[in-house]
Amino acid sequence: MTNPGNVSRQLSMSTIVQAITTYGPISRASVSKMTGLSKQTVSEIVGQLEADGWVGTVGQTEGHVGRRAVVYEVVPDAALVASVDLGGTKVRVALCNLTGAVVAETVAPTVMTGGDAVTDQIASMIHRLTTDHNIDRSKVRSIVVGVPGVPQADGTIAYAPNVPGIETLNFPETLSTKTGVEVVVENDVNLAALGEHWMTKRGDSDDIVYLSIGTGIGAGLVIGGNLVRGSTGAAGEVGYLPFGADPFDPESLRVGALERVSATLALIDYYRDRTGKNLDVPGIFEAALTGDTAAQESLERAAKNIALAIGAITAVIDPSCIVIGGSIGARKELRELIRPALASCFPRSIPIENTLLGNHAALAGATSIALSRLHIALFTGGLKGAEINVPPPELGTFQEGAA
Amino acid sequence: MTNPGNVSRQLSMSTIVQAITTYGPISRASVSKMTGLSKQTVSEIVGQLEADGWVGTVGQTEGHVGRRAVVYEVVPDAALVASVDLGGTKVRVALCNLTGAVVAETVAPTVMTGGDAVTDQIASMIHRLTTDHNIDRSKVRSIVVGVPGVPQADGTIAYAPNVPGIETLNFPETLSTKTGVEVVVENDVNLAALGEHWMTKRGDSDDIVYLSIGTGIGAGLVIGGNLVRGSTGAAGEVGYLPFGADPFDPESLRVGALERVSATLALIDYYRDRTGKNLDVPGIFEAALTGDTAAQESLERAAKNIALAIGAITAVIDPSCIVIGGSIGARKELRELIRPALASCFPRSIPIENTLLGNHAALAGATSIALSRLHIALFTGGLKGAEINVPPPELGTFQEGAA
DNA sequence: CTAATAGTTCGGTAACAGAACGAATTATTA
DNA sequence: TAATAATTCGTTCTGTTACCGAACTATTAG
Repeated sequence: MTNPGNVSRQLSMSTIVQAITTYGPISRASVSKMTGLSKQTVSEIVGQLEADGWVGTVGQTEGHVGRRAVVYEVVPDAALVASVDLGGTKVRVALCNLTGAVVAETVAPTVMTGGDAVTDQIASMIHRLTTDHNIDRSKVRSIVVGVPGVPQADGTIAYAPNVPGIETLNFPETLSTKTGVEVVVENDVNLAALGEHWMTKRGDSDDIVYLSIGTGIGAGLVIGGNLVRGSTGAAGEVGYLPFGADPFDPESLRVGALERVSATLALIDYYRDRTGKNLDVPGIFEAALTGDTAAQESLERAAKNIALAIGAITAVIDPSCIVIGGSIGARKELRELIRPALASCFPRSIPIENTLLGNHAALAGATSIALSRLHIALFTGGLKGAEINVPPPELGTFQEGAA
Repeated sequence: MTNPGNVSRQLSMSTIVQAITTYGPISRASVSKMTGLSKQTVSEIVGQLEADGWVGTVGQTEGHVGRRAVVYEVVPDAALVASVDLGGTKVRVALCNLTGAVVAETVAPTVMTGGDAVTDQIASMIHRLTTDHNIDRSKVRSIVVGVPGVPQADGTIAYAPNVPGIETLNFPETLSTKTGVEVVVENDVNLAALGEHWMTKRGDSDDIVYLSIGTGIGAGLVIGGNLVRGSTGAAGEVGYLPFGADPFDPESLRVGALERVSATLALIDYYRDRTGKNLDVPGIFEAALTGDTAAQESLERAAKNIALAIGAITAVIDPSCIVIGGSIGARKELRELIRPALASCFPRSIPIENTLLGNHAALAGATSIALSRLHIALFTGGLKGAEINVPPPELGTFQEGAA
């Protein structure tokens, strides 16, 4: 296989693959100039990559003085990865090629009959996608699954009440045996954070926080370009920030002081307490627009507490930008309430941005991890310092609405 | 010089230096087995290292079957680094050798006559140490300075009110020209965090937080073994956590809501408001011991708010352990008040530990950075993935009381 | 035809692995 | 006690891989 034995060769190959993925289509002469490797070495390695089917020629240069150069590009469909977003209500599966482009995508309601059934469902959705789109199944080399819980070292997934039966199952192993492909499991909010970071070069920042506000409130942290999971996988559990509700109230130990005043139930309960009426979250947003004071106050209280949360996060890790998503967080009205609240409780101004990927953020993050792992497996043999940075595809690829 | 041109050789050399520093004294045959490099290669590289004076023989093995092996060790004094802790009242300077051992140390009151004077002071303290201990000055290869402020990209140090005149000076460049050695500047609390992490293998954890409580309150974060500085260098500025005092009070924007109720002035002010009497912080601790309720309440209020801060930090980054230091934080009485408060406002139990290094923590952190940089410069040529992990010296080296 | 550029061929060098070998030492046996 | 076996260390030698640079061929614009 492609993977070379010699350390020196691994580094060279990694460098060349990086150059071609990032700057392709590109000629061997240009790669040589960019990387500092000799023309001879570049030709040799590109030849091998071509023979193995990873890169291919896509034409020649024209219009310049001198001999025409043959330009190479990564063969997009030389390998595929499956990105999965396993939610409490829906499962979303995408097959992506080496450039990160979505080749096929599908959604289905999550089956609720146990962990084994969920892995079955995912396996068959992947299988279905390959057959429906006439894709060679053996091209799928890696599966990354985002789950609403905390993956443990033993393969089980803790704190995942929304997907019954995955707390007692070795999830990656089970899915791996069913598909014959390596499986990696990661928290969905973490993946969303990674996805937003990967897809959108927000000022080239490597320190961003993705804040998801919906049924619950949670954050994904990207620091120095890497995901932060914490010592027990609980990094970003900002629902437990000790303010909002009284942190010393025992109920706050269970639910989380902040979560009690900022997530879905908090909005609904507050509105009912004030008016005696039951409205769902979209209903409250709508009522607030029509001048309903109770609805407005409900949103304002949430916004104020979310601003405090952002202040707390910023005081601790000082990110360059906060991206907000989730069913509540993605609402523009809420962001506009958060900004002034934040300015009056935190000294530094910090950009608050809307998610660009919407409910596809986790899928994008899964893809970025899957591609990184694939490149390591294929070209670097796990060599430290030879990691390949996969550039993101067109923004539209993962934007909401597709499928 | 030692630094080899070829990438392959750099990796091999890095591996071998790592093995000798970590497991020395060690024979070439053992290095070969451990690293997987051939005996031939190991002999060649060790020979070069010995010729250049970085490693030396320290005897032979005995008592085993077979030919005796010559064992090698890093020559501890082949190079030195200078670690500096620049505080508002004292400057502490230590010269450390390649094993991290303190070779010479000195302390002096910080000069208050401007930034240039401070760099002069540090330069002359280093010079003095070398002459007093008969050390060849050219052996000092790297200087790392901890400062009570935020180092900027342009070399100035922001937010450093306690050391006048270093906010407008290119600090590292100035000190570097005066000493002829490369200089790195880092925030002192960050260094303390790194120092505690390096010197004390706390359950092999790579995610720890050092919380300093004294004149102000600040944290240093080590995540995945690396320092987290934040996008503006303000990571760990937990004084601005939005609770304790009212975060929406404009005064909190200036001082920081948490800092207003947990640091030195907060203790003193609270006690004076309650009793009309002025006591300093040690006085308040003493009074609390003798049963003075106002003093006890002052400490309890601080402890409660510090517990909230720890809860907030844990909710965000989930460290495996919090190390507390600083003039107030190092008090055992305070820690014993914090623990129960934390248990009643945060669901997960998290170890709260006393600093093991006391006021030498920043110095230890400076040494760890300096040694890392030195190893990179000497042996790896900055090659990614070839970093050398320098094991810490004996714990006593940096413990309080020395000098 | 000339200058410029692309890509190949060839020769030389650095680095490494592995085998063979000599040296030094302990353990075992006659 | 002396010879021998077994074991380990370290060097030498040989072959392979990977790299670079120079020379060379091929192609193109002007």
